[in-house]
Amino acid sequence: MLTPAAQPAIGSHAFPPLRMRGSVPPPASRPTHDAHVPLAETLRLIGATMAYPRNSEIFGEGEPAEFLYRVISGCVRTCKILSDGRRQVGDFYLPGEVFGFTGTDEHTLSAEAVTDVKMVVIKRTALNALADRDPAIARALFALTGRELRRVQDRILLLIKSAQERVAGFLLEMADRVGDGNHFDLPMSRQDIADYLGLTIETVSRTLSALESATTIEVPNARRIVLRDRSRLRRLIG
Amino acid sequence: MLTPAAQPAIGSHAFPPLRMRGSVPPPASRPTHDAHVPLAETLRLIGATMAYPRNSEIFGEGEPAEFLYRVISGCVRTCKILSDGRRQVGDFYLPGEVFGFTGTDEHTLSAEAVTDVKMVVIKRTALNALADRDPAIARALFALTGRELRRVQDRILLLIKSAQERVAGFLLEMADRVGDGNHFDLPMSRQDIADYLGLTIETVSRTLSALESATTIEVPNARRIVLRDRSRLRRLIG
DNA sequence: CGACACTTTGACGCACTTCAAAGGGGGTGG
DNA sequence: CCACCCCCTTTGAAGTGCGTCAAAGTGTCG
Repeated sequence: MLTPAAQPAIGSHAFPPLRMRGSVPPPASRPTHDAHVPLAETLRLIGATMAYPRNSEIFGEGEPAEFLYRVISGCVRTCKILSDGRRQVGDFYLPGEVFGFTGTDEHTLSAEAVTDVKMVVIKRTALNALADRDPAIARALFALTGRELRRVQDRILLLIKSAQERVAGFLLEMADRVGDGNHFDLPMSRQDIADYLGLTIETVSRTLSALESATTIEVPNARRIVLRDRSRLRRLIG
Repeated sequence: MLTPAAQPAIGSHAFPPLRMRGSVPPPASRPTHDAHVPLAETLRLIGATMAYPRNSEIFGEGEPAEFLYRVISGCVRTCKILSDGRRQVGDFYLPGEVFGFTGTDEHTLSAEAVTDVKMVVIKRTALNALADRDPAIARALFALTGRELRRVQDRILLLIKSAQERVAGFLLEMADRVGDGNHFDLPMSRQDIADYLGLTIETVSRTLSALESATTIEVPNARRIVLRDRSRLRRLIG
């Protein structure tokens, strides 16, 4: 277990009230071993396991992209922050998912731990070297980048979707990714969801309440979601 | 020169009033040669030059992704259409740019000619074969996919941007891509721009008018844009 | 010159944001 | 173990930016 590091926010940003995050402690190195890694078995073999406390920064926008990360436990968000404090969450990464892809050798988004997180970390140079010798690795990397591309392209559709469509789509997506049947716990806060969907926290909350009133979902507590009518939800996503 | 093919819209879709497009004539095969292709000289050597008339479909969503395309002249848009007729333009592609990348072996967007278009078309299988033998080709392909990924990730920021920020950003982007100094002609219609930015055609038009009133730009005619104050525009993009 | 498609402009309405305050829920200290 | 506190979430009320509906203006091609 990890202790959440509640430290003062970085001084160089002027965030609006609700937006302060934890600072950026150097991640605790933990070269241990892990089990049951499906495809990227390679990662496990040549990568190191690291732990990041909740709200710590994993990498920053503009930093050199040295590593690829595979989430073992917890949840990571990537995001961009505009000069006036507006934040856009790029994506969430859950156990089994790989992130750190970027078009160039610099990160175009920052990454932060939404919860305490354990990950396998691997040097991109090492992976690229492997990829040059093994076309299977190269293809796997290419495929992962492709998946990333598809996901972002689908998210562009949010631009023409209503708040209800965005939230309904988000719930169905999370159900697929973390869902155990028709109920699951959201690892991220309402603010994270809002910044992911391009809405305000109030609109997300109100939309969830409306879905609950319509008996489409249940929200027994802030983090828990129960899907009562998946097909109705599916009809809502446009 | 090509004659725009004005044919009845495909029957299987029920588009709202403004949305009818041309049909899908088989592209006129034209295995000619072309000049001055910078990096992907390879494309020119093993690819065929093809011409597509304005508003023709180049490929459809869900079709197998057989080819990669390099624009020689004209403009292409990729897009998705929701069941209720809403349209999201994924991106525009201008001379020199390559498109047709997809995470899987199926296109996740359709592609249409915004204007009459000439392109070099190359089979992905051929390119993949080359990439297996030549790591430089493989790297180039990977880099292009990466650029695509970055572009889409940047576009996600539109979710938290105002109409003015979206339009200002669009103008600056187009100036970089097709601009000859501070003036350029937009190859696409207001509807295309609106669907690209997630706005309505009226909002795009009104925003351009407002920018013109503020002497930030000039719009001598519907397609022509003159940037009078680039730095003010840059301050508007958030 | 007239028809047509696209663009611009105006008036109005609504979905979402903003501002404000009340409600949990979990952790800490007494 | 309870009480308090803090943070997050929910709910309410009012404001507004953008969408919708409608009509006039503009350019193009026959």
